[in-house]
Amino acid sequence: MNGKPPIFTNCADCSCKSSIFKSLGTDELGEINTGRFHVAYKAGEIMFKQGTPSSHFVCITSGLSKIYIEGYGKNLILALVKPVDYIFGPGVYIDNKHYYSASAIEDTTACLVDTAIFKKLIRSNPDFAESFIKRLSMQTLFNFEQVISLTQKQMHGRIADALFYLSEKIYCANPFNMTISRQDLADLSGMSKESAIRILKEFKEEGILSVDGNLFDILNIKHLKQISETG
Amino acid sequence: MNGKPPIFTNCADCSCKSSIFKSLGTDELGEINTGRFHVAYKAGEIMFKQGTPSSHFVCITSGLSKIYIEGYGKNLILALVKPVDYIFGPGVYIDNKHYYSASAIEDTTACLVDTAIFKKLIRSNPDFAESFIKRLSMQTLFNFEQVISLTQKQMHGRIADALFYLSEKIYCANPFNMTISRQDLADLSGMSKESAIRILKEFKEEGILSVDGNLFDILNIKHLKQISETG
DNA sequence: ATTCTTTATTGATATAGATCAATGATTACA
DNA sequence: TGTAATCATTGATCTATATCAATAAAGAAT
Repeated sequence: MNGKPPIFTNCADCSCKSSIFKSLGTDELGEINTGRFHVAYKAGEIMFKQGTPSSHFVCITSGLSKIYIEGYGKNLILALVKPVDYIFGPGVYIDNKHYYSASAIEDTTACLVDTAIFKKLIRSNPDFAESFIKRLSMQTLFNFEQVISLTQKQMHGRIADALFYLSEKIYCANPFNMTISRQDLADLSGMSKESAIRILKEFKEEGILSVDGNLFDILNIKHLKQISETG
Repeated sequence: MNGKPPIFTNCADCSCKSSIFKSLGTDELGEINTGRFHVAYKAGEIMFKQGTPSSHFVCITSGLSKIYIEGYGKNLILALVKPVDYIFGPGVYIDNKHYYSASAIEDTTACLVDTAIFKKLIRSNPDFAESFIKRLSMQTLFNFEQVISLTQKQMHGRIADALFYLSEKIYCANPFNMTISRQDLADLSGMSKESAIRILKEFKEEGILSVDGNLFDILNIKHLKQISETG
């Protein structure tokens, strides 16, 4: 958040592009660049809504956003998306609709690219196609972990999983600056906000976690891992 | 179950191959055929175990099988697989491991094909690759529906969803012959076997469902749809 | 600063659903 | 053809978790 991210005029020169683009040559990156535009979202703003047409691939270049399914009365956060990761929903290859919504948690910038270009490159470049399939597979594995956590673990285990997700996968730090709300934490763990808060409180009381303002510190990683394992 | 399924010696001539093979030419089907073998599983037999190396694509040619994650103390059935559908797990493109187990519910026959051939064809045939990606996308959408059903609906809604899944997607009939156990129904709906049985009983009492031996009949589809909707 | 609005926290209560335990009904099987 | 083994059913009890309600804290706005 200190200093603006560098905005390059060409994907080929971009130092912060998603690793999936590694398999693309200069010409292909040029194609991507042609149909690309850069957008800035303020924290809280919706990037796209579930049910609306899905015409663009979204690459997050700064900030933090969430993708979430608007279910029966409450939301389920499928993932948080940070630089330099992209959002490319399953509807693109089915009916060009969004099957989840996305919104900015922190101020976020993103590059949008027409999905048609993306699909064309998948057809013409087998390496790119394979990278894409690998990425889809990774997401599926992540979904599996999440559904097992949500359906077979109790609240303590689910909050433990969410804290590790935040620390290891999103903020990539241990004392980390928590930028998502308690409601988001709850939506990530499939429980009510109040329950999430209570679990955090217990973790604090047991010395597993310290919370100082927005600074979260997992003090006893081993114990928290165990809570994650034992449900 | 009456009469054996026709077993052809060549994929090109096979009348019961998965629709994904439509985009393959005779030569390509020949390649598939070369590395293919046909296996029969008895009801209850495990086809492959979560955690073991995943070397083959599995196409179900007769019978019914389930794919399920062995979680913390209980199983979650991700899907039932019937002819002519295939099993190709997300581990194939990641680390060649199975991330779920599969077992035969009814006596089941299947064609196995080395995943290397499959991956090669995905690289060489863009239509095939696209069909494959579409199929992955469909599975992802199905996962989304399932996770929302499991995490945001109460038991009645989840059993309703499972009954519609069985009737509409698996047995493709309304009075249908139930070949999965109550435990499987429970594992499909993320609840205990006892709870699943109790919900069935309530549905019977309310005239929504009739159960005569193994014959299930959804008597009031509209009402059951409503139960599915209202959680 | 002061008010307004959102977000976080805590407590009390209600309940969906699991678990345990017992029994009945099928199916395998020797 | 009876005995074991599995599967289905029902009831009683317990608990994890949601919901409701009230308050506190933290930002945002004027």
